[in-house]
Amino acid sequence: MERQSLTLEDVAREAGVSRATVSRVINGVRNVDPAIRDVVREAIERTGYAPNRAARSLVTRRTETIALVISGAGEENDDGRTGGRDDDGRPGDGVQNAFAARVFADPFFGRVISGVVGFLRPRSMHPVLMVAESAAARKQVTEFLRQGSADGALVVSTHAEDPLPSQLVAEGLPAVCFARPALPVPVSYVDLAHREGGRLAAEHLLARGRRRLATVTGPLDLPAGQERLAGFREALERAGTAYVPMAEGSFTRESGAAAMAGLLAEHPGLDGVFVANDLMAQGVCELLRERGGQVPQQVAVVGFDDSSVALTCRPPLTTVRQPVEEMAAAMARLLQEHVQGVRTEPTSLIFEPELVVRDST
Amino acid sequence: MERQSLTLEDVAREAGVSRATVSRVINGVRNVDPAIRDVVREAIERTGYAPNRAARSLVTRRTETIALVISGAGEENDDGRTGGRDDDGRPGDGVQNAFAARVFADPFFGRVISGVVGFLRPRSMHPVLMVAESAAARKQVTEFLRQGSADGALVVSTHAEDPLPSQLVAEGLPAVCFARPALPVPVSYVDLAHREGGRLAAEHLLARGRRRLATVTGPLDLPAGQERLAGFREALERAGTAYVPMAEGSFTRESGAAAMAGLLAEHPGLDGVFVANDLMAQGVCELLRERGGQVPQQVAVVGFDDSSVALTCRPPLTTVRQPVEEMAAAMARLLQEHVQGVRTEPTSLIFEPELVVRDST
DNA sequence: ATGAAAGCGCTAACAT
DNA sequence: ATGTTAGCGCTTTCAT
Repeated sequence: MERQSLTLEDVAREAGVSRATVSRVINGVRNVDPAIRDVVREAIERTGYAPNRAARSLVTRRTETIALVISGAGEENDDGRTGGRDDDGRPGDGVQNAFAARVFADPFFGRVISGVVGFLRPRSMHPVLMVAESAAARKQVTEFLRQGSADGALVVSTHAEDPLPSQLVAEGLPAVCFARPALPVPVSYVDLAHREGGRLAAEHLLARGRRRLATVTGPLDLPAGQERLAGFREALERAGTAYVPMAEGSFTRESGAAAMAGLLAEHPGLDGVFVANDLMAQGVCELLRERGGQVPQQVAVVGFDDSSVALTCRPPLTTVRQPVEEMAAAMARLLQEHVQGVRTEPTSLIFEPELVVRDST
Repeated sequence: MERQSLTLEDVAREAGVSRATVSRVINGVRNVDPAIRDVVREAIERTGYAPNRAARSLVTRRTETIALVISGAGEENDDGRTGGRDDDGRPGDGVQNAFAARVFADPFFGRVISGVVGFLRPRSMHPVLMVAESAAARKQVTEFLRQGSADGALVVSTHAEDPLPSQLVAEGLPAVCFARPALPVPVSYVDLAHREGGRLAAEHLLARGRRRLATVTGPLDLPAGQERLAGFREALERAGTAYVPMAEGSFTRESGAAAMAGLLAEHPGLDGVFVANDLMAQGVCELLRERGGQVPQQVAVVGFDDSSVALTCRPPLTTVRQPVEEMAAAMARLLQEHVQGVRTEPTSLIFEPELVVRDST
């Protein structure tokens, strides 16, 4: 119970040196006599000293903290249900957040977090998790950064119209996005060569001898949705196929099943589908099985992402892998470089997709 | 680009008052003349002032930040794969974290985050996400708190032997756990009446006319695993059934399928199973379908949690609902009370489970 | 009700 | 190479 009463002063006295010397040892500044350094280290060890972050931040103007923002577009609606049973009978607080719940149901975000943590943790840094789906929530994000609570923001948008990136840029706050913003903004981002991914899917289906192809696209207001489709189409076009039936989905399992149902209604003879993410591909597979169809014998299915559901899915999905963890780590690194001033210009880092062949083709 | 150059002093000058008065206005301290208050508010608005968090924390000794720790037991192994392709050719950093990836594949954590954020956000607070599966990572957590980087920790353990709760208590750091620690520790926690949940499952299966029952349990070193089983057994015992076939799983889909395979080998005539979480129940359902079994016609399946997979599962799962979001919010509230000193004694908050009937029974 | 002034614990000139 | 010292921007007595 020796809570935070210890200061540099205490350690300095213990080691018989000045505050400045102890500070130098802690921050690994050279120009410290090795002997003295060891004495100081031992004093730190003995006293169990831990430097006060607030005091340090106050002078360095750095927090060594970054915000990881899961950002949506629009509606002011927080959808906070009232919490039910509280032990002490008080009414519950905004106990829940529909947006957050929805978002974290997608395995994609787990991978983002995993990648970000993978980069940050070896540097003794940790992300502050923020959910920003309303104007008020976005305000909280900019406020948070303006207060110097974090050095910068990692932004993962779920909608095309997300105004957060441009707001951050306008305030001069360091930010890096996962995926190129739909609206042009002078901001750094990491992204995938989505078009190339679509091409890989098309070529694989063709190589498997499938000729009656269709595609379930992602939201077409998102660059990722557009590009995956464009790459798929281009490759087919080059192979002589001018027209490809398509149906738009919203990256959810249900939307995938619905889109597929629509495609089948008009094109019952399909023998191959490219689905723009694994979650929708799962819905497609389930729909096909429910209707007695065989995957891949009757219809071959190619997903996108190589998320955890690609393995969960029956059959396991052939899919276009997006190296989300690496991309997320790179995003964190880019932000750190911006914060440190090593990098100043908005930079794009594009990763290459990779075809992973499993049992659905 | 007017980065954080603004201080209280500037606003005070602008409003023609002293720093102290502006501070009072910002912190809502009474004893401020309404007229002056408005003048100050306007000055703040006009200048776009944002108080510096570090400076405030330094004097208040509060950060208004809490850590949300996903904690595992043991191994020192971080399993960090080297990141591949970095644009500038540098080798990648610890880009990935197998533990984090595994953990976030479970929809449970998304619900925890959703609940925590639901409580924190209306208070303009945000959780720092920490992953602690190794001794080094646990050290980072205590260090983080000892530095005053956060006021306390919310701990979600994934293993029985997790030493983190007792370490935090030993350091006198405020902490609240999700679920009672397997090792007795004087710490506050929220939990579910797991035994009651097991009872609900048993009674439901009996009410459905099932008599040849079995159960796939969770890890039996976890209180949750033990209690769910105990409740299930007790209810059957009270109904006259002395023996219940069981197989232990580890809360993953695969382990559920494997456990079920074992049970079927020895008891081919089973007509009902209680599975200790939804993820395993999904595995059970898949196994049954692959073997041509009908759910629920042939075997009725009851899951636990009511996580998102309960709906994803074919058929949708009858399950025992655990109000994770509410529990997580309550956990955050408990921590805040401890931090503020309103609550001092270790407190337990037990939530009641609820049966959700869907198509698997 | 308001202002003056004393720190919170640290880093970074600057001086030695 | 080490010590001295001046703040970082805020809250909070203590006067008034």
